[in-house]
Amino acid sequence: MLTLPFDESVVMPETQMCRKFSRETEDLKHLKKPEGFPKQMLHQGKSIKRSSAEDTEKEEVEDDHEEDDENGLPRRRGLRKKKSIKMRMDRVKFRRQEANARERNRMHGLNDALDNLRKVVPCYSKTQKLSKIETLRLAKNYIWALSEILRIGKRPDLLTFVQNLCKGLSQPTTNLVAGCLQLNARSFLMGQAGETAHHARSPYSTFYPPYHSPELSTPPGHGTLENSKSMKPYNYCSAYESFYESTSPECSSPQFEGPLSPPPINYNGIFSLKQEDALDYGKNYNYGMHYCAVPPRGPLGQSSVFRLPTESHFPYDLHLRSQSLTMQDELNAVFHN
DNA sequence: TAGGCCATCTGGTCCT
DNA sequence: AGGACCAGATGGCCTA
Repeated sequence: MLTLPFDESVVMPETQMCRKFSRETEDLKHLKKPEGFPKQMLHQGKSIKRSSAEDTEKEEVEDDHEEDDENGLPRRRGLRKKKSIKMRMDRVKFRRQEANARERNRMHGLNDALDNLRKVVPCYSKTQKLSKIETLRLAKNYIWALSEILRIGKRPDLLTFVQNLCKGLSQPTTNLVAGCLQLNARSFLMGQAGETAHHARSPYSTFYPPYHSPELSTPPGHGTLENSKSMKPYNYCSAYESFYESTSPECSSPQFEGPLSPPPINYNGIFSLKQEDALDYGKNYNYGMHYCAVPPRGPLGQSSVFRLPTESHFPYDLHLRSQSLTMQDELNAVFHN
């Protein structure tokens, strides 16, 4: 979750840089040239190396009265030097502030890119963002899973696909992904028993990047996340290996060696190609979902490759509110038995 | 309260 | 010289 910018006045009370501005271009605009820098140093309580400017200052101050003019009177070099020293230090501070602003800007750019990445991985929620690391892991899994599909030229089932996506992800993220991809409990349980009821559905909706189209969102429905205690663990890797005939990048990595204790998966049982907002697990496990049909729109990322056929926008169960409630009842029955 | 996540500051390094 | 990039440090916020 990206936190909102907070008031920077605590850090730099007298500068124009303020975290109220969401982008550093604003900060940079408000940076003033050294003329009137605040006395307060930027380094808040940190032990820092003394700058070269400070070194120079000491040397030059010691040097103030070494030379006299032709009349034997001390020159007024001291004042001039002190002034130039002050200007130099102001300059240093200014450049530090500029560098800070650039760094913030850079990090914001990085975060923007990460946000864009969040939107194209198969799990997206405005209210509950994936963490940075989880976003990268999911993206990596997603790319790898898609690559495997291309390489093998074979349709994996939805269950396997979701399992692959969730490799190495934390349990909350796994829950989120599973919820977004609507791997419902029944399919999950059947999958464990070796059945493939989910094959009756086309799995390919999950292969399409879940483009987000707020303006086309259909009315939200409801879903419920069950407590993870009610779910059984599932061995991702064994299922993965059996399908892909190759080693999972996660399973083969040292990080995943050793006894696997895959996270129990919660499923909300409601399908969504894209979940806009509403995954608010922390509050009350009831959330609305926006189903986003995604017609071709805009040049970015809307290539025909990923365009869903009009008649197959929702190859899986698409449950609107009333339907989801029914589905939810079924799921509750499954979970609570 | 501990731990996770995050934004920001900072100094160092490399490159242009 | 100045900017980009990086990693460490720090403190705030949130949640279990």
